[in-house]
Amino acid sequence: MDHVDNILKQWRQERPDLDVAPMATIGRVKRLNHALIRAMEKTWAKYGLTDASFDVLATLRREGAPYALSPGDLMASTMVTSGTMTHRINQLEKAGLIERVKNPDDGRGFLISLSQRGFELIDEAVVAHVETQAQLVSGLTVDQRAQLDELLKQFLAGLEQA
Amino acid sequence: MDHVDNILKQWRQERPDLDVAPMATIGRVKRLNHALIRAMEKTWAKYGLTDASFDVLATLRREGAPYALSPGDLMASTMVTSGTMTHRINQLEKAGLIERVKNPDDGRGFLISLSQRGFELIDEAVVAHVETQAQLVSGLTVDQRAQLDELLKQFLAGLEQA
DNA sequence: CACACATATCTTGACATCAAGACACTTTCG
DNA sequence: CGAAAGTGTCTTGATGTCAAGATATGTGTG
Repeated sequence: MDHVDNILKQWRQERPDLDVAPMATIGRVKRLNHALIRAMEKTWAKYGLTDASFDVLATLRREGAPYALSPGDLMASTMVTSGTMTHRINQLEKAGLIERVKNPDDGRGFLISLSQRGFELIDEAVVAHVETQAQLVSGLTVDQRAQLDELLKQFLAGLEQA
Repeated sequence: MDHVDNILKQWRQERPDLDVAPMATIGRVKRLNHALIRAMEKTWAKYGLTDASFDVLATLRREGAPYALSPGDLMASTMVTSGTMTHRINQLEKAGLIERVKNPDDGRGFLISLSQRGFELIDEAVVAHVETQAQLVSGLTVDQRAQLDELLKQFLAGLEQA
């Protein structure tokens, strides 16, 4: 009987006409996401990073050399709007972790590339990050994780196409 | 090979020393949460509500008569900080959907109660909300949903105690 | 070539959120 | 009873986000 079960119980009492079963699934995804972010933030903070800045630096780092993408590519990878990405890039540029260079192939655009400091920072931070993540999933067995991954993947596939 | 699989592939190429398997689970929870909120927002907007305002009104509504809780109780239910809750309450009060009354039993506190309009609005909005949620989980079979619920519940239980 | 349309990014303005701390009232305990 | 510690809520200041629209460059068509 966790928090979410309790919410369902309340609704069933108050509105027995409604089918609230989907609320359990969706509610737990929300709470889980919240708890995971809260936990991961502590690790990011050790490196002066946030969800937003880690996200951008990690996207550039895992891309491989030369560690550069356009703001548009970054937007697509990180699911934020253009205004948000502009803001993230401004903050990271101010911090000296990335550089903005004119895209030689398209005068409308830029390329965002990791600075030397940005590369070194993310390369170190990601090690601590994966350790934190390993800790966070440690309540599930390896089999359970595989099962969960598969279910989440299918759930997501159904949504993202629609 | 979804977006998350691709991220893992990139990391394994760039940093084969790291165990990035947990990133898949956590990353999918994040994307799933994002997609679900995006979809549910459309329904809330039809009633002039947002994630934040729906959350508060629904918490009061499912509580049952007399549809009142303290800001502290609301904070605990909704996982936000006190500043955020104060802000949410101010907005809803301005909109005439809730009322703030002095708590007769504790001079430090208040009780937040649904106004007549607030009650009617949430009682109608929640019907559309559960329909939207039913639609969102429709990509999974009933068995899969039960499995997923169980895994999410255990995952969450491991995190929230720690 | 010139005009219309498309695309990439940035700007603006409105909110939502958090952390930290302020403030008022309550409770506890000597 | 009165001081100290605890608790409930609000305030402040900094960020992050989005939607909508502005701006500049690129592309296609007649």
